[in-house]
Amino acid sequence: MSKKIFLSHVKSEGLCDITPKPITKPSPNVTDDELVALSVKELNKLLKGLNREDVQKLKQRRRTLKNRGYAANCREKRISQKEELEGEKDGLREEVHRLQRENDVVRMELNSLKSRYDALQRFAEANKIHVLTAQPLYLGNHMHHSRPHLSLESMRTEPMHHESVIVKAEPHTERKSVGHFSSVNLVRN
Amino acid sequence: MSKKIFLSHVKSEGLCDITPKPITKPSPNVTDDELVALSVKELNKLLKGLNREDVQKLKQRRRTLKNRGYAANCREKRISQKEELEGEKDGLREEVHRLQRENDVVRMELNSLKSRYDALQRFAEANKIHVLTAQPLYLGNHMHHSRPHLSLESMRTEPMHHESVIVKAEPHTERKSVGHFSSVNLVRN
DNA sequence: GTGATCAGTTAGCAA
DNA sequence: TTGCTAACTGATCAC
Repeated sequence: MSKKIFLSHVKSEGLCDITPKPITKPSPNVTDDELVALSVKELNKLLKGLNREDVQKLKQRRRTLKNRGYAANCREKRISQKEELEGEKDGLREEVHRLQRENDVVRMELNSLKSRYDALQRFAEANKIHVLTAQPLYLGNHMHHSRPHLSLESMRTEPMHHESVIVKAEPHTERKSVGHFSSVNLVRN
Repeated sequence: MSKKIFLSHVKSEGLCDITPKPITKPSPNVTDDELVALSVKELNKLLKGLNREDVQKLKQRRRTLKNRGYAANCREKRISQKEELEGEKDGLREEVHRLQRENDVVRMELNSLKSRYDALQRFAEANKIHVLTAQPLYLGNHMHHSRPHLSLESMRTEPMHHESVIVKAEPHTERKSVGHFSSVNLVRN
């Protein structure tokens, strides 16, 4: 990460020419990489016989190099956080699609079963067999496949526990092909 | 945004003392705010009778001030983008919850209707009324409310178009409370 | 002292 | 030239 990036400004270091060895030697010969890697103990050892000015210079250089690394860290962290956010967004988007598909499937099953149930009921009615349910059949129209994304009135009103169905026959009519049924009460579960 | 922030480093401008008026006067007396606000025309007018050095100095100062603003822009944009991402994430999270609730509702409706349908069928069977469907009833168990978030086998196998129900009665048995039905064929849609 | 972050500066790309 | 952005720097804060 922090490899050869150093040629931007040459402010106080004072080496502007192509001379690889400046007149004011960088007191102890350490590269940037070495300097940042030093522990405090090692640094102090290196700083042993130096005048205060050079000590401060070297310490400041070390601090600057460290800061350079911190800044790089900071930027890297920033972009990884952004990527993480985007990843979470993608995951949620997938979840939404999955749920929409699942919803479509269940809705289609419901419609299909409802059709058959209605047909049965019409048959029963045609033959004067009364099918009584504890509550009226669902009011919702489940035929639409265009999902209204913001319809928040998702019928949270029914307790949804009517597992009982009462099937009862009329005493009799003259309708052909209709027989006699005694009252029957089917309770499931 | 860029108001009094300027007292950090005093590098090349050369005014380190408390003297409000430095010896080297800032050729034309313009504040930073004025300088950045100037149009190119106005700038050139201001630059009329100046030596090349001062012209370059002033132009550079203007460029630097502009860059300061650009940098501020850049940061602001960065954080607003991050906030936008988070907002989108929240929206998707809400959508997921909405769909989960919707899913639960439809599933409960399906279970309820299924119970009634089964009850009807058992009643029919008990009375020797044959209810024939083009395809067997749905195999899936829709009782679970613990949503398996990764169940990708959402039964995409059935064509889901069997709207027809055939209800047919047996000729007769000795079963009590069972009458005679002629063959009936109910086809919906 | 160490690490992180902010605001400002510079270089360099792109329109 | 203008605007933007990556990298660097010094200042500052928290631990």
